[in-house]
Amino acid sequence: MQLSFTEENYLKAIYHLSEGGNVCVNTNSLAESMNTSPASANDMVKRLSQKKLIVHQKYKGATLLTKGEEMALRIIRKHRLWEVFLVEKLSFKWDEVHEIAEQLEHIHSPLLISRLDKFLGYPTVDPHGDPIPNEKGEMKETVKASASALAVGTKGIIVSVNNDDSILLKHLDNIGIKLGVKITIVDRMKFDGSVSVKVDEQETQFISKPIADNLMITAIL
Amino acid sequence: MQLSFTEENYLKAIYHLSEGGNVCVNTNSLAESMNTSPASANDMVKRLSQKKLIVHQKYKGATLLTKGEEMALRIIRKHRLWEVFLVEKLSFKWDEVHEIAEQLEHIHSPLLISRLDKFLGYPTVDPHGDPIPNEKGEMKETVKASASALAVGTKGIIVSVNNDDSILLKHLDNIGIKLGVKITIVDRMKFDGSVSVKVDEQETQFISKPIADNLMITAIL
DNA sequence: AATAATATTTAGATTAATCTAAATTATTAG
DNA sequence: CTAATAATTTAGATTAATCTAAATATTATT
Repeated sequence: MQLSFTEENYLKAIYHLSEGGNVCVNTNSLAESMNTSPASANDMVKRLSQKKLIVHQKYKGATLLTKGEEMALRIIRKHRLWEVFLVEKLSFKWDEVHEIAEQLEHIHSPLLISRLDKFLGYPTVDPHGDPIPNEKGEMKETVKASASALAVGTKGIIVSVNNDDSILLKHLDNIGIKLGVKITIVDRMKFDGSVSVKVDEQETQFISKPIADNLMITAIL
Repeated sequence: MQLSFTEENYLKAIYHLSEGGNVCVNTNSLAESMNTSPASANDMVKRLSQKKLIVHQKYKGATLLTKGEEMALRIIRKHRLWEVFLVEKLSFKWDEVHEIAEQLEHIHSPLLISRLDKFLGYPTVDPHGDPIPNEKGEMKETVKASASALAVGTKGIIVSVNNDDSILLKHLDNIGIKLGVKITIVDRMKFDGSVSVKVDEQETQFISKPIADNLMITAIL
């Protein structure tokens, strides 16, 4: 079944909105997330129900059916693989890729995606640390937490710094810690909670507890 | 101005149809080339006229205006760059890339295209030997001719073999001559019109006149 | 439990892109 | 130069995706 761009985008939105455990996605949040009116969202929910991709209980909300979830995951897979391509091959920055990937994710060609996957070396996470579903739709679990909260040995990607002190940001930058960089928690000192982290698979850096508290990482489990 | 996929495709079709020197593209050929009805083509011609991308003389045909030609060339540039990407980076065959490039050519992002161009090493021709317009819309001229007709020193790409004799095709395959392969005319013997060609920038091969007559090459001038 | 507030759905309209069938204009053959 | 043929255009309808405004259902509050 060939879906339109809009249908694909709605499916993806329903998937993301139900990730937080809410099996049922209500019309209003769907409309908000799609930047459109509740009436339009409702129209689309009807269409997707007719196509048996979701079930819709009136005045309750929408839930993905197996087929709908499969399609959503396929789109997410494409989105994230293209993001890896943009960052690793075309030297885009971590934060410049989303809009372009939003377009690229709608290209239809299974062969293209499997070739791209191979070309990129079968990555398992995108530049934001989000996991990439494999061809079957399976993906690794990830957790977003501060460097203070993650166990020694955990690998992940820096996704935000909960602070805008320019001296702190400059310091982090100096030791190679920027958004999108790969990191491993190497050790944690019981005495003061400071951590050593391996940055970008290269140098090891020491980070104090107050700084680690502000360093948010998407960890790959 | 943001055009729809359909508008972009019509512009491209008008460009290609007027390449043969016909400044005016008639509605029927346009409809045929777009696999649609003359009525639909007529509707679109009206729309594109309103947008000042073409001029339309009733019962005569459509002609690209400067802005329309610019846009057509930008789409063709994207199409051909993506084709190079698919063949050179994702190991697609020469003849498998068109449909995917038809989709990729509509991705909007000037930065993406300039980065892709750089990543591919600023190619000047696509895998079919067709020239790639540069950012300003300028492109090298090419000519399609048989290996017998091209001057010594000419470089180009094999685009067809005007014969389906399986023994001939097998022979060509054995000496590395396949669709999409780069070739240079190295020498031509006056005695019998046979030519030596450098195949894929590597081995030099000898080809008799009857065979050379059937070997069609897109030559880059 | 009644009512106010909120969320959801329906109704009716709009725009882009398409279609078929009919009408109109050009071209060409006698 | 007219009539037949072919090409082009118009008219009117259709479908997908959207909108606004009005109607309806659910939930939360007193």
